[in-house]
Amino acid sequence: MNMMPSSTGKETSATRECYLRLRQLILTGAMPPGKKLKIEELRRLLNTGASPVREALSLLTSDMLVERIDQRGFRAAPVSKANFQEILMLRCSLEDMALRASLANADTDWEERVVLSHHRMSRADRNETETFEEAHKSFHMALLSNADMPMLERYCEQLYDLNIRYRYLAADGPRYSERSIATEHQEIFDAALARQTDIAAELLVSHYRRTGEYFISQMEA
Amino acid sequence: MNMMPSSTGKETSATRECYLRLRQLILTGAMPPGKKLKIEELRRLLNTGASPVREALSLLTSDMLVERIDQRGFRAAPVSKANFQEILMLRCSLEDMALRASLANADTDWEERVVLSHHRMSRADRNETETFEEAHKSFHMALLSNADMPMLERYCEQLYDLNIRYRYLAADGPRYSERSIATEHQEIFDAALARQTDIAAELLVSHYRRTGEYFISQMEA
DNA sequence: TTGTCAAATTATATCGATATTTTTGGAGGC
DNA sequence: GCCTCCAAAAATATCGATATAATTTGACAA
Repeated sequence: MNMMPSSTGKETSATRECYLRLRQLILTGAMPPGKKLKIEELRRLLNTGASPVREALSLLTSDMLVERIDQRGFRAAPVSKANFQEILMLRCSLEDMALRASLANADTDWEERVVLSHHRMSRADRNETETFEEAHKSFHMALLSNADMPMLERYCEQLYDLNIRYRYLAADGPRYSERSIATEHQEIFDAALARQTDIAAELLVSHYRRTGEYFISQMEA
Repeated sequence: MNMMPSSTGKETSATRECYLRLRQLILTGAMPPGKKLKIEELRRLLNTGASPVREALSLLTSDMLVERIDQRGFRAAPVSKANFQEILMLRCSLEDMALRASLANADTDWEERVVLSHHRMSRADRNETETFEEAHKSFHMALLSNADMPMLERYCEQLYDLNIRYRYLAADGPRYSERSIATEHQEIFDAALARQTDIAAELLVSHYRRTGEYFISQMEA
């Protein structure tokens, strides 16, 4: 019962706006790990007041993208090999769990969401990084979207974002193997639609592990 | 694991103060599920300005204790049987994981933390609810404290709190079976100190499940 | 040179006031 | 009676300014 995206543009709160923009800045590495996030600076950059900035930063701490140090402001969360490994590990466990639950509830709506997002991902231009990553995320989240466990899905999304951040940060290193990522996605997709729970879960987890191992080896260099 | 109550009193920011007090109010049920949390009201109650209240509420949304509805304020997170079951399920999975990791790293420091917290819990007066719950939480967290996975530990703590909230909410119902909770803790404790990973994990999880089942049956009535 | 301390500077946390938005409570039409 | 719509009231979101705490700077002594 809400209007269509009218020309006005001002439909969302300043806080939300800030939140989304800041988040993007951190995820993509425009705000590098450890960087001090000064209110005044961000206020200018985002063209808004101090309150929305402050609140957005508070929200980002929950996403573990920002660290708050009492009385001494905010900074972009640091990165480390250990942190990456923890993310990878948690992601594997939680997505495995979520995928299984999602498949257990599989229905037509879910199936169509998955088909659609998979199609969009395969159509997306690999070089339009942000657009592609958006589609990629949508596909993975669609797979889990039927688990009927809001908290679990939220954790998975959080972890997905944290992981993608590492991907952006490493992006200037040697182009990460084009490998057969498209193939891997296709296989997961097929197994999921065929309701082959164990196979799908196994493929998904090893998809993550393989990408992860690669990054870890990169980080050692 | 925070500072001792030094004599000065004014050692922490207003925001943090608010955060802790509000959190307690919600956990203990003083702010019942779904209750609208009006800034002005809280401002008076906590005797502070609107900004700290607002920021504290933002932080609490990350803990899933508060829901934020854009442009229409905050409310205490609702409760439901499904939500409780999800918490229980996640708790079992994640604490199992954390306990195993913690035991794998077991060392003297950790062992002493566990011994100490177990002792304090057994000494704590069962009728001083808040004090006891504090000690109880410390014991459980001490068990996991050596996993060397900050994010996992954070999730576990969050889930612990969400769970305890249900306990407070049900507290006016029939006193929940004194059962052999002390015994169960003792068994977990013994297994953990003996580094019997599988046994400890199994005991821990079934400890949670048993308490959980009880509540779920309560909720049906 | 090096270390220390205190003013000067910068940045954060917080307050009080205002602009917007949502909710409420009727008054009038169907 | 019941819905619709508008004005009044209430609450939220946001701004601008200030108090307070952290950091830097530089003068001075060891």
